[in-house]
Amino acid sequence: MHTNSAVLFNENTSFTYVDVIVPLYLKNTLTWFVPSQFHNGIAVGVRVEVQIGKSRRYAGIIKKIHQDKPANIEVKPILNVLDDRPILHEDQLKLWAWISKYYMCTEGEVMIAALPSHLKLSSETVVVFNPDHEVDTQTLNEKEYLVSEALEIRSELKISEIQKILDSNHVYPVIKQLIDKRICLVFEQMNETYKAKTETYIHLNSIYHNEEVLETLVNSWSKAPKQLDLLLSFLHLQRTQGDVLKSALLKKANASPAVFDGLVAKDILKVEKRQVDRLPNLPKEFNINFRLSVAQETALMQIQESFQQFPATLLHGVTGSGKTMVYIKLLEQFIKKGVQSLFLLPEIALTSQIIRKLRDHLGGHVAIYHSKFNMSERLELWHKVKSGEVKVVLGARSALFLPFSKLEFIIIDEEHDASYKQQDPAPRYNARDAAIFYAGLVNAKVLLGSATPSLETYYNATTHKYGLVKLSERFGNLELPDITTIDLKLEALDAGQSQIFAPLTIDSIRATLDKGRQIIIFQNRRGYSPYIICNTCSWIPKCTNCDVSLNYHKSSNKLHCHYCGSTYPLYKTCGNCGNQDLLQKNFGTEHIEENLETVFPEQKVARMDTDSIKGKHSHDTLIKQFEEHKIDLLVGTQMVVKGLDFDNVGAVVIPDGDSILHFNDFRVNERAFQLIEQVSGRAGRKNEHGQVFIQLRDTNHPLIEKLQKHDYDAFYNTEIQERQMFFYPPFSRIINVQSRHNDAFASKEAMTIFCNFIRQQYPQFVFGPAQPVINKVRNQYIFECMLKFQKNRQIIDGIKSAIETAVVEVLNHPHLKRTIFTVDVDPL
DNA sequence: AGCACGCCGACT
DNA sequence: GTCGGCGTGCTC
Repeated sequence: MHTNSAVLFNENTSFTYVDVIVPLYLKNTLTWFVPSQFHNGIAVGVRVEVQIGKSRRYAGIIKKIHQDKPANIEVKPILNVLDDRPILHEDQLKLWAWISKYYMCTEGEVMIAALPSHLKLSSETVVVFNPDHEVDTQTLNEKEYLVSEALEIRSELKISEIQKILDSNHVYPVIKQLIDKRICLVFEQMNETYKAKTETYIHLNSIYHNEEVLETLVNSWSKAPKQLDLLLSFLHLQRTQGDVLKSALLKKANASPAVFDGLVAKDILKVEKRQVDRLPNLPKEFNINFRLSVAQETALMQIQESFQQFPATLLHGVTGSGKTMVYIKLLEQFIKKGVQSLFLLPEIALTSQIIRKLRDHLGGHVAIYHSKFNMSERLELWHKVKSGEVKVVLGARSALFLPFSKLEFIIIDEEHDASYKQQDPAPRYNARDAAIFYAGLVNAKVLLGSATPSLETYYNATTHKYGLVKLSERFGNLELPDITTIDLKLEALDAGQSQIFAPLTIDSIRATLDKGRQIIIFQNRRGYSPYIICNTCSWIPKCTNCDVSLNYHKSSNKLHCHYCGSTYPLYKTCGNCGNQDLLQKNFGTEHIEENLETVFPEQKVARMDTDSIKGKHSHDTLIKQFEEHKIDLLVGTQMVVKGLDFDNVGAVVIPDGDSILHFNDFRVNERAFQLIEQVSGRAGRKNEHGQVFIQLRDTNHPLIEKLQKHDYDAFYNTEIQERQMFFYPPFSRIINVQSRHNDAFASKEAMTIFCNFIRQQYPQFVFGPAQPVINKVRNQYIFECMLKFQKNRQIIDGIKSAIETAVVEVLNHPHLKRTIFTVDVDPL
């Protein structure tokens, strides 16, 4: 009787199970049981080693600890506990869960994006040569022979290496044969990839610490003069600097490692390996050596008041208003309070100027985190953030996932920037929106900053969901730049020298250069991306399905829609006024650079776009050269806009304004206004106020007037009205659904079935497919539809579950089984 | 993402 | 009749 009840007790209550997130695409979290020896070691947020499938092992994160045995499956045990304390906080896991739900991906996919890869261990199958077995080459086929040959030489191979040897992904059958023939063995190896960085320090053997003994040694030195030289340089270094680094010594003495090894072999010098930080350890001091202007001071106070009232506050500050200075003051306050802050930037690799400013003023309190960092550096920062040592993290979107212990302040600079949204691999999350959610979770304050806020943020601010603080005055009372249009319908392009600039533009450039000022030429296209415009009435041919401008393709001599792929014959006459004066616009940054070099041969011209910026530092170098006025004319794409403040730019030239005003994007005006306003802001800083020259034909475009007045509110108001006219319910959500399939017809059919299914359930909210898109990407045809609806949590949840059902519905058709759906949620 | 299983065509 | 190519589905 006792035995029975003991068994029952054990089976019912003493088994502990853990739900573990593994870095895989899994719809449901899987459960493992915890053997008794690990009971004390587990906690939510601790990594455990688990087996998944036949042999593969992963480091997963414990999400939940419970006693519920999963029904109908045999539960495997966890193999190991990898951490003695959680590597992240439960709030982080809540953020992961929210992201996976809101952006419709799995938590495993969030984990892949969130953890530095050194924390995401997985096993790799390693094939080892069996030395006890004679290879009988007779019994092997060609592939088996190749592998066994390689094994005999290398004795150990990874699966990926075998794939390379055989030039095929199908290597398992071969390995299986080799195992059967007892030529090799396999095992799973967990790869711990992080290695602490060490530096080698050198000490003198302690017996020579006695001066006399040392003197005797040096004086009685007979052979090996190089070793003596090295020893003497060592003694000198030690006396002047204290601890001596091996690398420093060898460099200073210009000696080879062999000479050094000789001294070590004689036991004169001793080697010590010391662990060091990869991250620079700057002194933790402030250097607030500036004073805020009255306007900035007021803004700062308003922000602090707003923080009492709102979870998030928008700082709408014109370019050059010195938002960064306000940020620094706020960060200083939070650092002094002893809490952590996060400073998000769209593409941090491109914004070394802000990094420099923060480092200058806040010193070692600031750490930087972005994708160009290597994984070891990221892991070290991870731990420093968790321990609370680092107070401010300046980072790109992935910095949001760092394990902050007491985060109270998040700055999202340039909040309108599209690169906050991760596009390609899931999770397709917007770091701005996720950060606002996360701030709510941990009770942190959010400051959104922009000169050209996104419409949805501005809407939230004007409807008092967020606080709103304006900084509408440039620092030092500078005026905003004058925007001058140069009407290309009146000003013929300079036919002799330049196909790109009108003589008037060239004169303006020359005048600016003569004043010793630099110039930025902004063209939003690399290479060649032409479109067509009527020289008389500035009509631009657009796709009837998609309402985006058509691109001329020389190869087919037709007009192509880059959205839906449909083609149109080349127009001979204008579809609006009937004139035959249609112009092909045809230049990108390269062309402009070349052209400027001929027009201004004495000036230094440089180009900044993704083609000309290759390495990690070439961008920095270019900016430095420009700052030091080694470059007079800088031609660039959007890249020149991002986070750059130059003091000596007299003018900005936009040679092809029409291409911006008629963007290939359905949110045409929003992007156009933002771009032109942002790029205009680069003109005129410390010096007299700047000039902007826009060459264009469509001079009556309604945005121009608003841009000239820098009137964001006017732009915003008309944009809202327009959206209502086009049935975009203002401030709703869009869900973008892509179907892809190797077969264009199947992809299209899948999308049609999908859309019909959604329409049945949500006829009132869904206006789709709004943009029938067919793209051919890597042999896969993609169709897209956009679901737009009023923002409302219940509706969003309902639509998402309808989407899931619709996807299942589509995949039930045998010929559509191989359709891949991707879903993407965004504010509109 | 791996890895197994199972269906179908090519070949002893 | 078997081998192996590849598509399909599951992983606690």
